[in-house]
Amino acid sequence: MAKQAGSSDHRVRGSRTGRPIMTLLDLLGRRWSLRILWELRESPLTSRVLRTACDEASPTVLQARLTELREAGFVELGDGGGYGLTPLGRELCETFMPLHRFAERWRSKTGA
Amino acid sequence: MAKQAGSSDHRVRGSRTGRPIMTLLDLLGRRWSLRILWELRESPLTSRVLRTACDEASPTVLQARLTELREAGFVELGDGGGYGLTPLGRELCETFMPLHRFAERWRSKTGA
DNA sequence: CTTTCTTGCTACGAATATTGTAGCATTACG
DNA sequence: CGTAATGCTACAATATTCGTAGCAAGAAAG
Repeated sequence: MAKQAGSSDHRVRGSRTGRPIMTLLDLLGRRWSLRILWELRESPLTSRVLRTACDEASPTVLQARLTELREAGFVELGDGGGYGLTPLGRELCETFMPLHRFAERWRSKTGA
Repeated sequence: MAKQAGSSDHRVRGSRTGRPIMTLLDLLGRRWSLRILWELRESPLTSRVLRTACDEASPTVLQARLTELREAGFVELGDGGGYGLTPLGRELCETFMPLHRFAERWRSKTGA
C-alpha cells in the first residue's frame, strides 16, 4: 500500500462556492500542478527526476504541489519511493490529454 | 471585426523548451486562466460581469490574464465591448470540458 | 561501522505575482 | 449638464514562488 498524504485539512483556496469544478480549476491553476500531472503521465518519477523534468522548478513549490495533489487523491508516493499517479489521477490526466494535440494545432496557427 | 490584442511579443514564461504543450500548460497554470475560459464558455461577458463571476478577483490580474489569453488567440474583445472566446478558444474550452464531469465524480470519492 | 550514494523534504532571504481599493478616460443615454 | 456603464490602470500590502543550501533516513559497499 502506498503512503497516504495527511488528508485532514481539505480546504482549497478559491473554492469559496464549494462547487467541485471551481475547486478543481483552482487546484490545477496553481503553478506546476498541470505540469506535474503531465510529467507523471507515463510512469512514476522520483522527486529529483520530477524536478529535472519540470525545468528545475524550486523544490519548495514542487513539494507543496505534490502534497496538495496527494491530498486531492491524484498522486501517491510509492512504497519504494517515487511519485506516481493514482487511478483517479490517471483518469484526470487522460481528461486533459487532448490538450497535447490542441497545443500542436495552436502553434501552427499562432507561433509559426 | 473584433479588436486584436498586441500580438507583438509572444513569449510565455516557462516555455524554455519551446514545446507548445509546455507553453500551454504554463499559460493555463496561472491564476484565473482556466477560470476565465470556463466562465466565458457559454457567452461573452463584460469585464465587470466576468470579475463578479470570478469571485471578485482583482482587476489587475484579470486584466493581465485577459491580455495573455488574447495574445494567445483564445479570447477576443468584441466590437461593442465584452470578452468572448474565439473559435480557437472555444475549441480549447471544449477540450477540458470533461473536467466538469470528472470534478463531480471526484467530489463523491473524496469530499463526501 | 564508516563512507558514499540516493531518497523525500525543509529553511530562508530575495524576487515575483496577486490582492484590494481607488480611480481615470471614454462612450452612451437622458 | 449628470449619471451610468465600458475597458483599463496605479499602488501599497500581502501571498506565492524562486534559488540555494542543507538535513535526516535508508541502501549499498568496503
